[in-house]
Amino acid sequence: MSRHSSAAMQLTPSQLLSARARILEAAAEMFRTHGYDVSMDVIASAANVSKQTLYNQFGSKEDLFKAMIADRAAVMRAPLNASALERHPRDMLTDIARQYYTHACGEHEIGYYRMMIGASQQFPDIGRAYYEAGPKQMVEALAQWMAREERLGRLDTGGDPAIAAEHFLSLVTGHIETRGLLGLWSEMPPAEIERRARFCADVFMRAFGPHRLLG
Amino acid sequence: MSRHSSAAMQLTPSQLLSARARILEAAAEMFRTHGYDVSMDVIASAANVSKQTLYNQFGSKEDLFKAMIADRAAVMRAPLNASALERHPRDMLTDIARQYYTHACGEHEIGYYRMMIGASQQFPDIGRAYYEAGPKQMVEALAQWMAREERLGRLDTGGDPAIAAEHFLSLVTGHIETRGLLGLWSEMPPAEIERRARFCADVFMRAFGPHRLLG
DNA sequence: GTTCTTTTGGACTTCTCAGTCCAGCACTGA
DNA sequence: TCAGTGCTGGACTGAGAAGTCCAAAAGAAC
Repeated sequence: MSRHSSAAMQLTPSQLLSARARILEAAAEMFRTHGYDVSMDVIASAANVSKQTLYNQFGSKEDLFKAMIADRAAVMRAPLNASALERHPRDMLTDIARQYYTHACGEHEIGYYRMMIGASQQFPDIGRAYYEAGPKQMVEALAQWMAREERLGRLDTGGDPAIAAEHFLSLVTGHIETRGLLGLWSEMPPAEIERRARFCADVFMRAFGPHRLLG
Repeated sequence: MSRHSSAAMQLTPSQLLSARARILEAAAEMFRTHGYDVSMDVIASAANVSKQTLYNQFGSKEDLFKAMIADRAAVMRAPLNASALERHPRDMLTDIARQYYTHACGEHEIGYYRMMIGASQQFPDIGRAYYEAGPKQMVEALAQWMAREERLGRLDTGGDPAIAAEHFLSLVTGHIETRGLLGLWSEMPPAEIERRARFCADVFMRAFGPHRLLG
């Protein structure tokens, strides 16, 4: 960000973004697609930057990797925006599932997740950080919403919204993730997204809706 | 298992198992815990075997890795044994979940899964092979059972047992797997296993049991 | 224009690791 | 007793990658 935005003309062949930003971007892409094993030379050339610059900005490969993780942490904040909280649970849940299928389980996100899994073997603290910034927050936000719906009598989780939230997300993500992580990802057509999203919301509502039959 | 049970005395320092078997075992262990990046020297010494022997038995690291996968494929056959097919769906499902929590999501199995995910980036065909030998078979077996139960009027999957099976397994495995894959695995106490297993079966039965209210 | 900082490219060092080579040893079978 | 086979250990090669060094160029600051 050390760029004066005025000088929009006559850019050197080099950069629109600061060197640091370009490095982070390139690093994210390279790590995502090749895993932690990409060489620093490859990252440097993908960022259009000399290797030395790369080492000036980030002291080592490990540091670069961690900086990249930190940089991306903001991206995956829980997508449970307050604006939508007032809708009927079934619609809300359908929408969450839909959003997930549309964005969070795309090739990119699955790629990052895959990379995190690999990296967490080498850097155990990264696994925890990712979990806490991603899945955990998502579950907690959802559980909070469910607790509120339960108080309003529109859901009945049996007093354990946390586990219900956890399982709803599993329901949505499970199978897709399994395939994605093993490299078998394939685009879902919109109709299939819709079908699955509705399916998940239906299953959940039958199990946790307000009119439960069996106890 | 190529053991001559008679010669129990005065074994050379070397072996109880054939060299090949010991190598496969050690390789599985090393790959599981360190990922594909373990050096061949480490594997050799873990197997108590010289590096040359290792190269005599398996031509290259890649070959050794693939042989190890093939060797382990038999281990993870679907645990849906026919003997139990006649029980009530709820008991059957509870048991499947229980078994899963007890065995399939232990440290070892998760470790292998993690390794497969890493390896499938490097060897794409391995991801597919694992998927087809493991998760896919499991889903198919379960779906078949569900279809039968549906004909018997003891389940109502709305005519799509495949997606129901898929989702039941997601329900069971989802959250545990997420944590395990990121290195946050921790032993579940028996009471927790029981609680979760029952929870999964209950949720499923409420959604797909024979007495559905909403549809 | 002059000076200070950063970037560049590329050569260089060091290390690790896959895979090879080889001389000697251990066991097998006749 | 002796050849044959396979295992051993340890040295070796070659490649690739992390990280360093440096002289020259390019910007930025004044």
